[in-house]
Amino acid sequence: MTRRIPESTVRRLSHYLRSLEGFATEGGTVSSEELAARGQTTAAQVRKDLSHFGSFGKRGLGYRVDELRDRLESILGMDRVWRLALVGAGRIGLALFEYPAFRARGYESVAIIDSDPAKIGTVWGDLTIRGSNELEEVLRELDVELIVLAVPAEAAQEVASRAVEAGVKGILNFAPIRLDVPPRVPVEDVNVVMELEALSFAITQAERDA
Amino acid sequence: MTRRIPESTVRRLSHYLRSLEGFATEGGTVSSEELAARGQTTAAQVRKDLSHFGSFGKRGLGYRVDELRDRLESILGMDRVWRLALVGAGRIGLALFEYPAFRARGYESVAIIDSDPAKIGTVWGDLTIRGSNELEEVLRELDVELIVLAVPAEAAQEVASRAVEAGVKGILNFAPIRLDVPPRVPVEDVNVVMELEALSFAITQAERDA
DNA sequence: CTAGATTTGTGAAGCTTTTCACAAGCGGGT
DNA sequence: ACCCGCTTGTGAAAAGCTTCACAAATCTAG
Repeated sequence: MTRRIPESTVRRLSHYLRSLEGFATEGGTVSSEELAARGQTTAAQVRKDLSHFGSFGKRGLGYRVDELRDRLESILGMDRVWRLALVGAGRIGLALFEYPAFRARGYESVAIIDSDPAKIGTVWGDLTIRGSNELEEVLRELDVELIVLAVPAEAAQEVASRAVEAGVKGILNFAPIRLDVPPRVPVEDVNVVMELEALSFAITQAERDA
Repeated sequence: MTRRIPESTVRRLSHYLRSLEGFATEGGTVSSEELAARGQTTAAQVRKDLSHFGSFGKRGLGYRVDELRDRLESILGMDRVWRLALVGAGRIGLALFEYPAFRARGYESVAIIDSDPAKIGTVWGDLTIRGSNELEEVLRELDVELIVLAVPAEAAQEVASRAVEAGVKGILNFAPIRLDVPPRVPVEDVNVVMELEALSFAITQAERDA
């Protein structure tokens, strides 16, 4: 039933879900028009995005808020808990680990791993930092499906490869390199410097045109 | 000379620049093929991307590494210093503030602003946290061009609007909402939860197909 | 100076995503 | 029961991005 779905559609689905949370109404409905307004897109786009997954609106009325939310959660795979491990216990790792939205959305941190002997054995929240020599063992033992990779660029590829070998299914990568992993393992990159560069490009470009 | 440049091209330019740093050679050259290999793209794509900005390769030879680097830096607006302010001194803000790659790439933090009275006046590195009531004043005084917005979602829109009013030219937004600002002000969103959702979608989708 | 081996720059083709536009379906009012 | 206003779902058109393929340019060797 589902052909290949554009990356951009997936991003928008997340947005729609976020927007729906603003409509806490029982039994209320929402139109593609309203959803578009809150998501900086168009009504046609909203309908096309949703139509990839079946048709769950009512003509003349719109979408039932609670039903649409359930459906989106199921589509995005958020109707279950994902066990994740944080690899790299630096500043970024710490900030992410303490970010409450993770757990709230079904992403449960079950392990923290670092290579620094000074950090191994210390406790963060309810987790004790494990050494990276134990990486595979920890990932397998705890059935980790996702890792948040927040290690220096030099170490990232090796950690990624070992994690995939240990059965990890997806990687959220903060290291500023392109990881080489089998195509079955999705990788999402978060690269703040690149985002800043996109900003300075846009501004410079606008100034040049002026 | 420059028509509209695809967002995806800009991202790749950043990658090329990052790759070039690996080729620290004086006077060396690099072909589109080599650059493509390091960037998970194709040689044709590399050439097309660069051709948007003129032609600075030599046929039969490739691109001069140092020249290409200079050119990319200039295109991306990295041949100068960008003054940025951090608004929101929470975990994420702290992690970013201490991230050395920022300064190394020409992004200089010149102010930190927060609304928490307990934080105002405390010192981070060489900066004293200012109160958000002083936002406009601080941004103007220090000629801030970019802000890193790391405040709770509820506060983000108001801060963004005030910052734009105070002359900010671009926003790196960590708050999980779409900001409504004038089109001349570029906004880049960093939304970790959305990236995780893209991962769980991809995995769920693959499992469904199987 | 010529031949051969490379590699760029770029129209054109191919593919993907977005936008358009409208028939079909639903609900409320009379 | 029927009409009217509204909103979805969706082919088809338009726009946008990537890949192809090849002429033109450059270098090396003889």
